[in-house]
Amino acid sequence: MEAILIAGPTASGKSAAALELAKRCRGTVINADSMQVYRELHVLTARPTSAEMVAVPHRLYGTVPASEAYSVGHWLTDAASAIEDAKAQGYVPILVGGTGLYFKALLEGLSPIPDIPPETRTFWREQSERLGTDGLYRELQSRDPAMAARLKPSDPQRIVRALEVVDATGVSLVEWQGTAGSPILSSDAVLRLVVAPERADVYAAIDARFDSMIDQGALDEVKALLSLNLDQGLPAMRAHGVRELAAHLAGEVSLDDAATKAKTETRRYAKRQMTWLKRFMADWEWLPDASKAIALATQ
RNA sequence: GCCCAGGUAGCUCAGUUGGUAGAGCAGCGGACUGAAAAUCCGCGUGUCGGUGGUUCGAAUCCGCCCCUGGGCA
Repeated sequence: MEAILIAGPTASGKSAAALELAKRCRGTVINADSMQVYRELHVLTARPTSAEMVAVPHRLYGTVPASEAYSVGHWLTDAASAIEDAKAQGYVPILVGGTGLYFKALLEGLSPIPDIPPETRTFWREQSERLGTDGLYRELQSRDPAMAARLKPSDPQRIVRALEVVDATGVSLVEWQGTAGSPILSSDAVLRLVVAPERADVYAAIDARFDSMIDQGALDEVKALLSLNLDQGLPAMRAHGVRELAAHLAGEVSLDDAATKAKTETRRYAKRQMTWLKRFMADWEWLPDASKAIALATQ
């Protein structure tokens, strides 16, 4: 087996399972979560502890500064080399995380779209502010009607992406996406596991985990992050709990209200993850809890 | 005990001059190719506190009762 992939909603216990597995079968745990890559976010993203990172080799955790906008593309490149390294050293790559898109890219590849110059990206993000979503969509309709037809006029994020791509490459995103990318791993060569407890259990785990994050210093973490004065639009600034705890630190809401809001946001996210799992990971091995993953992978 | 203000969807509340009720949030379902912990789409029957009455027709008007705030005693 070339690798083990473990997906699942947040707070399902998949990280612990990965750690345990890595111990038993000489594995390297490789992060497949879009937020755990950020250095400044440790507590809020439930990243493995330093003790855990020492006990077993871990890759791609806390390696990117919050000031940077990481992406699937970056991750795919980083993951590919982490997998190579692990194999070269005789370790089994164990990829764990909650970002479905990352797993999809890993197994199906990403269309080979050139990097878009930062100025172009910034320009269209500013245009988005200036023109509003409707205006932006009209812009896309005139520059790339084919792509516009595929998008909802109300989806600013994808419209911006479509615009920056035609603008920078002169070619429609429709065409780019029509070219398949090359997978990093083949589905037949890996063990694919989905840890999917009952929804009520996931929700309860999310609530309990957020409370313990507060005990572990989540507020200080947010304080430190805020002191960097980063752009609010940066991905790291959107990690669950950041906005809510920042509002509390600013004296706008009570800690209780902030916590309730953060928990709600996280539960909504878990729900979206479950939709993704059902849609794209239907043929993976579904397990009701993390301990089953260990049994299955070590047999 | 008296006076006032309220009791409408899980929560916060709208409901014009009486025509059997609707928003936001939550929740549920869905989409998903370089910001994906993102971004976006769809779904609203609930003894309108209870009960009697007026009316062709009551969340809406009247009586009584119950509950919750606030005030006066």
